[in-house]
Amino acid sequence: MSKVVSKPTVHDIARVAKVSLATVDRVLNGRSGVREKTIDKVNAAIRELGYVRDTSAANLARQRQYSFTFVLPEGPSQFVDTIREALRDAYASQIADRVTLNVISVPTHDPHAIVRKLLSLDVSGLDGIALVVPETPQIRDLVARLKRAGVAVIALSSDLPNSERDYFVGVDSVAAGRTSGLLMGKFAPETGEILVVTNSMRARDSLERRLGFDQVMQTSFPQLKVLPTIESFDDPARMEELVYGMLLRKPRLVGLYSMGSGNLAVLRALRRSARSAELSVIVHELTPPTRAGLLSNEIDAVIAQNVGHLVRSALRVLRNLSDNLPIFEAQERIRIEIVMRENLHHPS
Amino acid sequence: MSKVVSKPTVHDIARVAKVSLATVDRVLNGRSGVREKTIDKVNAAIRELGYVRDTSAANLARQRQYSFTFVLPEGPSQFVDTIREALRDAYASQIADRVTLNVISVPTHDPHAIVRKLLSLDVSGLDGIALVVPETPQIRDLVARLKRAGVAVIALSSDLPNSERDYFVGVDSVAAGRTSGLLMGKFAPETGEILVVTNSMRARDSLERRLGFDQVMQTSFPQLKVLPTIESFDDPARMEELVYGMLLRKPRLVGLYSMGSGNLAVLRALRRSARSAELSVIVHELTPPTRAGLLSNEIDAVIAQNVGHLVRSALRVLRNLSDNLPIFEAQERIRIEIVMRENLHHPS
DNA sequence: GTTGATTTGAGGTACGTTCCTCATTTATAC
DNA sequence: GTATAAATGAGGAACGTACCTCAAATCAAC
Repeated sequence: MSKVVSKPTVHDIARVAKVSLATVDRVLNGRSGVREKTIDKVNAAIRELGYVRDTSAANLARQRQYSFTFVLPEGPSQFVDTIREALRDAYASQIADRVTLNVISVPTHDPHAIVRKLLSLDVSGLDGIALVVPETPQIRDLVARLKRAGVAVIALSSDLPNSERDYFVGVDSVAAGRTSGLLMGKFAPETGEILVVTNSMRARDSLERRLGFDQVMQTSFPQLKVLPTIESFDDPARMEELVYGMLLRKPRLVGLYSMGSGNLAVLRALRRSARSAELSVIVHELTPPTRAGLLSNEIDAVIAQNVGHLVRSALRVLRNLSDNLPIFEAQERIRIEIVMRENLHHPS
Repeated sequence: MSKVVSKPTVHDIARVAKVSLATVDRVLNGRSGVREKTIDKVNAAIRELGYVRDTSAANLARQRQYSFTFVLPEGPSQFVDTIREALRDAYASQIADRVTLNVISVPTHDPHAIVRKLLSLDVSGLDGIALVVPETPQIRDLVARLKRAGVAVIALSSDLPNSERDYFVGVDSVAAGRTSGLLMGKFAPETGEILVVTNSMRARDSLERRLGFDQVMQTSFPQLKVLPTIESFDDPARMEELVYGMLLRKPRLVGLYSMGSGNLAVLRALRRSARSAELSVIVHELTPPTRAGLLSNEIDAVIAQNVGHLVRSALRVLRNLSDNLPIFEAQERIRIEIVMRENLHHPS
């Protein structure tokens, strides 16, 4: 085998461009005090050699440390637990190299408390923040304040479209709702009624999912009658009774679409009614209960997002924003996953 | 903000464990000549400090260069093109840092030619090889020979289960077939016939997909009659005529399952027959034609694998095998993706 | 052509790790 | 207790890049 030609280094650039190492460095790192002509010479050498910066060495020398904060809703939530786990995983791999993470919990339904807690945050050394919070005027103000302090701000999972956030990492909820609609239309018989439930329509997610769902149902499956959304207001007992009641009172039901969390209660109602077999059931988020529901054939499909991808994407975006680097949008688009019994990946 | 406590380094370990840097290094890199007691002392210090090796610095110092070869089928193939593209993408990111890639093409259907080409390969500097080839006795011999030469060997996308390959990176074809079956059963009406086509049943993939498909159809949807597989033997014109003929002669068809490539011809036959609307169509691999088929509603679902994930996984596995490191199986399991019109991600 | 500003060069140190060498200490066997 | 082997220490060079200082060269304007 021919001798392995090692990758060109800054020294090679200097030699080929007939300039000093210092000048190469100035060009490479965009420092001032170099003539246009010289910059061109260096760039020509870079192209000629096919030089690519060794990021390992650069990071080592730069001693760049990123400080990011993730703001997650407090209280027990499978989704948040999964995010935490994915953060730990990312930490273990090289994706979170040189970042110090700070995860804080905030009360979900009290925007003032959220803002109070976040205002107490010391922002001086902070490079970026990822927010999983509902959009309110207070939050919008907070985002503006963070931006003024020079902090990169991204909305994670749930967008803050009217704020000054730099980026949104998450799935398109309307498209997710459309996907559910398409599946429901194909799964359910030609005619009948569809029950739609969520814990709260105040959540942007649920609103948008319903919007997408309705778009597809109206245009592609008009014979199916989609009932008004039932809300549990985050009360599992209430959810169970509401769903159970509908299952008793509506004999023409052929489908059930659960847009929010609280699927344990939904499943319980379904089981009590013994109508599971005749209904097409579609829910969101892959969690232990929904996973079990798939395996027991009580749930036909779960619409999920890949949380590992979500978190890795958030870290990449925050890093690039902190360094004023461009974001590779195609890589950061989070897929809408359709999970059914047979493509459910069992945890090792 | 309190002063950022910098991460512990090997020097800190030496200090805490009261040993020299050299000993820490010996323990860290598994070199011999250290007493059990001393190893324990060092490991205790590592745990106490929460030390994690700085991979950037380690890679830099190690100057480890990986040399991998990917063996892909030659000839125009959307799937192979996608792999090539994914390899380029991986190269651009840090995942392929310090690896020199060599991609070679081999004639798909001539095992002897494959082996001849691979035998001419200089194996001396090679760390690993990823094979996308059908399993034959010649290939099995080749794998054994490569293993003897100390090369890490993985099967990519299509397994070589009876060879000595170190690992298989790809989806479980039986599970993919089961997923297709489940979707077909839910999409199609209660009774009718299902047409199954492929380019070649000699390919392990098609065999396994059919197996999984039948499993689900027989147990869960026995009222649907699945017809014997039709083979085109890689001839698009033949494929089109065969499918078109079946569409004319079989009025009770309610579904079409295409297990192999050559979906352009399948779609053409479907269009000519004008029976597209009454059939549930499920195909494999997301390619320009299948993508177009989804958008035009001629295809109901595409079963796909994430090729980017596939390639990144292959690189990680090859790297770990070369270094005798364990493989994090959960991360390397390739998902079976269900893609429909509404969760199709449009290229930016 | 001199002045003053701008551009370039030379050389060094640092990042955290790996991987040497050689000297010294400690344990083991008789 | 001595001979020998095994374990440990001390120190340094290297990987490729970033970033610093200070001197030297080049340029522009008059």
